[in-house]
Amino acid sequence: MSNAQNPARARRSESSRQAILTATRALISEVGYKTVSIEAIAARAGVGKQTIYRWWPSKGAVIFDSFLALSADVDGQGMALPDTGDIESDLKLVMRATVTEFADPDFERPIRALNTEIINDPDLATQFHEKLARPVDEAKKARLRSAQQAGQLATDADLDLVLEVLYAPLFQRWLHRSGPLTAEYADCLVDITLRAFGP
Amino acid sequence: MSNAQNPARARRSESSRQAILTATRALISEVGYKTVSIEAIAARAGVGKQTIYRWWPSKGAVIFDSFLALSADVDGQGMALPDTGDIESDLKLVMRATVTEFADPDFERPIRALNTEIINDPDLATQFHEKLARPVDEAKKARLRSAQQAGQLATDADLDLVLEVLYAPLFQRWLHRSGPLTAEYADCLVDITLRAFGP
Amino acid sequence: MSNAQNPARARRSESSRQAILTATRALISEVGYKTVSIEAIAARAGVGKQTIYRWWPSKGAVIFDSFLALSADVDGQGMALPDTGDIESDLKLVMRATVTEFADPDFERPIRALNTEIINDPDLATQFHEKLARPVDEAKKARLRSAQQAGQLATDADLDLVLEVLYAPLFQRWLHRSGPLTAEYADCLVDITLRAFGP
Amino acid sequence: MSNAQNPARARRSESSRQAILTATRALISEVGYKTVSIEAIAARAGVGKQTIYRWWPSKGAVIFDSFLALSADVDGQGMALPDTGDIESDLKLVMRATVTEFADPDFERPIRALNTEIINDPDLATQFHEKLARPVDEAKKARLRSAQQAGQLATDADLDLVLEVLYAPLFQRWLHRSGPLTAEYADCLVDITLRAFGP
DNA sequence: CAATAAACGAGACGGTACGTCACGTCTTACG
DNA sequence: CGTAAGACGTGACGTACCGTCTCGTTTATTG
Repeated sequence: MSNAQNPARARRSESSRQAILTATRALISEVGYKTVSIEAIAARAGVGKQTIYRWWPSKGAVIFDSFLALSADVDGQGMALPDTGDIESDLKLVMRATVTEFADPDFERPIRALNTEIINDPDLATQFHEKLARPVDEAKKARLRSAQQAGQLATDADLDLVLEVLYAPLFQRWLHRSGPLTAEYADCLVDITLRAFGP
Repeated sequence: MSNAQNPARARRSESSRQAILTATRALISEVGYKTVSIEAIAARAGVGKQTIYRWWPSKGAVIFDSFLALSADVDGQGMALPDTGDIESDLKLVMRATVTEFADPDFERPIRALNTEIINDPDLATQFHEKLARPVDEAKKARLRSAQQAGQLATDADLDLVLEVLYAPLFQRWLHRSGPLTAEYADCLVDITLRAFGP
Repeated sequence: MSNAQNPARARRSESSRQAILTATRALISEVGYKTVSIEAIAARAGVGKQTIYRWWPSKGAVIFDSFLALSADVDGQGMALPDTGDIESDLKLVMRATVTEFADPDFERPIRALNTEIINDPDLATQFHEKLARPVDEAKKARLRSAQQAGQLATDADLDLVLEVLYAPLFQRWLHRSGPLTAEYADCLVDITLRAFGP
Repeated sequence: MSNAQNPARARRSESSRQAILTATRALISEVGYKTVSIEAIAARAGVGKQTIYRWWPSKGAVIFDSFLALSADVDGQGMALPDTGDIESDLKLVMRATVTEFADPDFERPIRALNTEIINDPDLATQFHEKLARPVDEAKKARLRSAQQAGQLATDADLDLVLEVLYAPLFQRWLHRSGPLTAEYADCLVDITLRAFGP
């Protein structure tokens, strides 16, 4: 944990790292993914380009890390889903929140940028799942497991599959802008999923 | 339709257009989305850069059109799905074929390139749905409608939603490389969908 | 002579070429050789860097051409040396003028820059002799030949050697700052040379 | 001489100093002047960059010192020229040796590097004359003085000027690659000089 | 059936950003 | 405290493409 144990990395400037990640997030929000350049990030962060190239292998990795840093702040706190005992209303609450989140324009550009990188870089996709998606999915699966024990969900249901059926249609609609994202749509997906995986 | 009716475009060189679209597909297959440049397309097609800029508004539009041209060949023929009378086995056949298609490495790079463009360009997304996705979806919905009439599917089922539940999980897995794409998975999605939307 | 005969070069922008050479001369005078960068030249000339790299192989070549362009203006006019019939006074006049020229601070930096490039680049050295030094040397040798016919110089004197004995000491003093450059020194070199190569 | 007399420098690592000067000479011989970098010298010498910056004000100073260190080895021994009593044959011997030396490719790059630095840095030029050129010139002038006493050279000849007439043409030819350096040329320069400064 | 005007190939142009290299300064850990 | 190591902010390097802009040269009607 101490620097003495990891001397090779002791030299890395934490303040530069933070400045880079912050500048990256700011630029993505302001100008969108395609226009963000390493030069602009370095200039905004008050940092040499080499400092970016030294520690990140690609622009995608910087963008990814800038998200990771954000979620790391949240990570510590429990991210458990609400559990009122009624899986249907709990899921609808969560799904409606997700719909709202996707509708936020400040959310739009960064997440599209992140997806653009992930789609074209298998390594980033792996990192994405391990570091960003998994913790959230585990919280969701915990709630689903509780529903199974309550007899509201088939005990043999593959919970990963349940999450896919629940979220993938929403994600696809958002990504391809192929339909409206409404509270009704969120409810509908919950209903469908519970019918499919009900006891 | 005739040149006389559209004299402004009368001079456009069809051979250059074909050469550009062919070169685009070839380059995407060879070097992937990120490395494809307008200059490379022009050079490969034996065409001046200006000829590309004259007729397409963006690189994404060229990429999109290069796909459109491919599917246009197929369009004429009916793309009706098989109809043996058994919706479950018919859908499983189709879904397994889709899984196979997604697993083809030659298919990989072009479709990721196309998705990259669509994600970041609403206009292209609209075009994508109208010209590429809709015809295919209509064929699928025709088969689902036949299943409804045969009492194998709820009569009030929203067929667009059925397609989303059926395909979105598969699409998301492929796009994010978040899980294996197998025949079992295809079957499983059909089973889930039929349970959710069964009569 | 017409563009039709030399179509490959017809496209080169003469205005850009002039702007680059002018900017180069200005920058060398202002900041000295070591600080001149291609980027600065391009910026000052209002030109893309590629336009420089397209037409010149090295920074040295640009610097060299910026001098060549200057002397080209002068080239047309005859550059014959004075010929009063008295080789001694004529040479002293010319040598004193050379000493004065070398003492001009505006002359200092550009010529040192030019020499720096020539020393380290054989190609440039060749170009230097063919395009810049030779015409001047020929004019000087013409005057020396006239002196030979007048019986003021040995008829078998190697005129190239005469020029070297006359000018090389001066050049070396200036280049290495190894001694004062005065009118007396100029006169002295003429005296020595005439004694060495006299009849 | 002892550390006690110069305590401020007592800590300076002599082994690092030698390693730096040796590495500098090696690099100049290998890659030429333009490509030699402080970083490369430090890496080759196994030395921190700061150690170079601490003790030398510029790259030119390092290069200069790397030559100085070489000649210092030779300095101690007398560097008197041969004196057979015949100035002509003695000078021809020395000049032919100089021509041979200049023709040595191992000699080429270092001396061009040294001259490049000297041309553009008056301080280095001064150091060059005081520490490197003067001792050699004094040895040569001693031989010339002996010739004066022997009546082979004008008693009022300015010996610095004699050296310039003798060596500057050779130096200029080499520096500008403006002509062949041959034994005949060496002899010729001696003949000219003796005619110019003969009694 | 020329003339003529557009689209064409070619590629130079002013730019932006790339990823690399070296600069000279600064910080850390060691001896 | 001098040192080896090397990260840092800075800035130039030379390259790749961008999108615009001429250049002649097809090419395909239209007066």
